[in-house]
Amino acid sequence: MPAQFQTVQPVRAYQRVVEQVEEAVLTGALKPGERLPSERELMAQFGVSRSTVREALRVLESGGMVRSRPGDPHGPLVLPYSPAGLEKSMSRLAHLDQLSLAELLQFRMMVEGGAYLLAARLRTDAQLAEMRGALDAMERAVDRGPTAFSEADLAFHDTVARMSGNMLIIICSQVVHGVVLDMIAGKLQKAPDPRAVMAETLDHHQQALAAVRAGNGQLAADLARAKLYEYYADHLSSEERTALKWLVDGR
Amino acid sequence: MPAQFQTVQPVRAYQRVVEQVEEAVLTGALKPGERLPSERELMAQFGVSRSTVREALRVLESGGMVRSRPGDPHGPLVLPYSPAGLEKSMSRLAHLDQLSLAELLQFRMMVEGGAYLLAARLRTDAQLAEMRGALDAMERAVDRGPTAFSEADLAFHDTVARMSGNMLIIICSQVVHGVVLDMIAGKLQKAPDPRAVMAETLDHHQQALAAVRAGNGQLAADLARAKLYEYYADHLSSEERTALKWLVDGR
DNA sequence: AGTAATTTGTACGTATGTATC
DNA sequence: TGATACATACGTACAAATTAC
Repeated sequence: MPAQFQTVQPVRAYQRVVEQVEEAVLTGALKPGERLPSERELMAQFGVSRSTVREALRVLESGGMVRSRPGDPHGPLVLPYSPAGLEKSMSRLAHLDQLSLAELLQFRMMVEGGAYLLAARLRTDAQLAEMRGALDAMERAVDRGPTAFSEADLAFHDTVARMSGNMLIIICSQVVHGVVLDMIAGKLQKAPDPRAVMAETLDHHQQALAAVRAGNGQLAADLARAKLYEYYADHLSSEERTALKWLVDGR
Repeated sequence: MPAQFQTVQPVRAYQRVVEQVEEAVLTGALKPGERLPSERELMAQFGVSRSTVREALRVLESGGMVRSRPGDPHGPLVLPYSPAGLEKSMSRLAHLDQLSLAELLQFRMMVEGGAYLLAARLRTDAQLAEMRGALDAMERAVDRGPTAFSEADLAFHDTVARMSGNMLIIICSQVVHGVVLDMIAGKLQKAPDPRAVMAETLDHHQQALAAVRAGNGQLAADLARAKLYEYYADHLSSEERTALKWLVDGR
């Protein structure tokens, strides 16, 4: 085996501190709710200066792994895992990478389709009741305007995503839905008849709920994709529309 | 409208610096390849101490947004987007047992299915040739062992993902594939007959390529899901197997 | 090629507000 | 309430690294 050397970049002191703490959390040596030593003690344990310790703590803090408060004698708190980091990464991707609305909708079709497919199998009475409740909330929101309706709609889809039992679907659903709303912001209010649009959406969601209740995930997924297409098709170029239709028909 | 106050937590100085730089990058005011002012200039512009500037830079650096080198008179470099952060978040999720292999495979079925569906429509001769090339590379890798074969397999799937023309699919495909490999690292070498497994995988990929060439994305997607199921079913509990099968059949 | 200037990496000290006991 | 320990933020200093002349 030939020597296959790789380029190395200098490892900063703060990075080694971060790595050690991350390792401890990942291996379970440090559990959520437990405390890190105080900054002064950390500088002794790691043999680095206060600045280095603080830079490491800031990185861990921004990553959602610990939280340190001024004056807290117990030291930085180890936080339970939160998907906030994942969400932020995905939002950045969506905003940065010249992601087109068509790409987002394609992805959302895949995610929502999968969510319905799983939700229709895993459904419990409590979850169906939650869907029903979300639907009722949407109905009540019709009179409070498109913004409130949009929020209620998002809650409905979040419920379905959670019913799938798949963390990745839950997170992607939240993120993608949010980004799509960002991209379309304002364009929906310009609809000639907002109430008609909302009524139609409501009707579609009722059909989807019925399909999930009946255990027909395939139908619910098909409905969701078709609805997404007709709802957003106006905002797409003809090429984008064609590509999106492939996913609707092709499943 | 009643006063609806919310709890607020103190915003650290470094956070405001981070936010402003992130905003500049997100809005395109600061493009990859450009430079941030030096630390000393940043402390003047933001009106904070050098420690604060450095803490902010460390956070941005750990997020993969900038890179600063000692002695560089041009200041920190703004980096292009990289999915490294996404991958790290997802890996963490997986390692902390918040994410099961079954969830990852469900997600991968959705992503790969969508990729094939789109690839079969958008296919160009050059892309089909690239798939063919990736397949040939896999064939050559059979003799170099499971690790080399696995790498070639990853390249094949990456090609399909890129053919979809959807950045989200490309990134998710890379990330999820990588995490799955991490989770079952080593378990595949223990197969009684590695060559048989590789041959079977090769055969399946050839079928998928034929389906894409024929423009039958539905068939390619079905093949991919079925293959994923039989390939990883052994590593799942019976409940997880059942849930995974729902996605295979349901589509 | 070598030197000087600038920048980052790290360390240390200090003042101030804060949370806990 | 007071005492103590803590985090926050600022400032200074010096070594190491890089670039530019």
